[in-house]
Amino acid sequence: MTPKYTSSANKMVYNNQVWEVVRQIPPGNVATYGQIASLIPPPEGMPAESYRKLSPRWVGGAMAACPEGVPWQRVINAQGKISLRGSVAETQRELLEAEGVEFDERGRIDLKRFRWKRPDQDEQQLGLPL
DNA sequence: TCCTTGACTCAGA
DNA sequence: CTCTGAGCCAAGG
Repeated sequence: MTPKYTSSANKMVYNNQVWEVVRQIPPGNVATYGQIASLIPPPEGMPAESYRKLSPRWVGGAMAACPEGVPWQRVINAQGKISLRGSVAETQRELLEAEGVEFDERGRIDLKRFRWKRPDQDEQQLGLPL
């Protein structure tokens, strides 16, 4: 039968990979959901194209179940903004500002300045403007 | 079973 | 810059 890439077992494995990556983001830096997804390989047999469309949401799902000890506040969306709503969003902003991350009037972070760049990762891999 | 709602992103208008 | 809609999928009412 056609294998789905979303069995609870595989999801748990994926979540652990997400948290592992997030743990590597140093203070004062941020990463987007899509960026984190790009650092994790697709499940066995999954087309890269499909993975590209689904993975950002998977990362979001992993962050929603984030265990303690993981710097969840360093994960933001591709627009450079906080994706959470309500009071928890303020908490995230405060934690980031305490690390030196700056927000503009629109509540947006300049990814050119604060986006985390893994040692072995360069701009062209993400195709993002620098 | 249908409909809504997500810690997403990209392309258009 | 803001707002939609599409693409995708799972969970809950």
